[in-house]
Amino acid sequence: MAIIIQLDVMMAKRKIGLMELAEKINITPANLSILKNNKAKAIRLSTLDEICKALNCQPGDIIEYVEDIDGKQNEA
Amino acid sequence: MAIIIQLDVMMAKRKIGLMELAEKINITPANLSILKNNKAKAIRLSTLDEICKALNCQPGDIIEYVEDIDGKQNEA
DNA sequence: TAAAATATTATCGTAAAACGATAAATAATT
DNA sequence: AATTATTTATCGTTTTACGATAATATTTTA
Repeated sequence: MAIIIQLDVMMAKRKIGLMELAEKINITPANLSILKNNKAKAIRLSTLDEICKALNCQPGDIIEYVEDIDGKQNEA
Repeated sequence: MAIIIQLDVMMAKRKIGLMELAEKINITPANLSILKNNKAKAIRLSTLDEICKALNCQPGDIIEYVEDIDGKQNEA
């Protein structure tokens, strides 16, 4: 099991691209890409706040605790 | 609206105390208290992983985007 | 298929924050 | 009252976000 951050789905639902969302929440596209593709190891609540606001969704829509498909895992 | 981390409810459901959970996820009670009472400004996915594992729950059960009751908010 | 737009990856530097260790204070139990 | 559980605070170290930037890759469009 592992925690994953996935913006893909919600972004698709809201029909919003990386550039547009990045500008909206005031973060560089480069850094947003990291969050989008599950490369982040932590997240600030302020950033999560901006994302949830912009995508009009809940943290649970973005962060999930799932069975790790690949070798991905963030255990202690 | 603001992001809040609330462990209270899930801990109550699981009938687990702060000391026990702290030991289980290998974090000091002092630091866990911070997470428990919405004092944290960020969280590591590894820590969230441990919590979800120990409480057998989803991040969404713990982290929520809610209407800020008090003056609490983590905007940009 | 060439150009343009979009997205990913990487590096460097700075600032923010987690988290441990620890101690002290407060609250809850017994 | 005594014990246990929880909260709060401070200090130091380490981790990581995130900006800035550039280069690369991918996708879209003319």
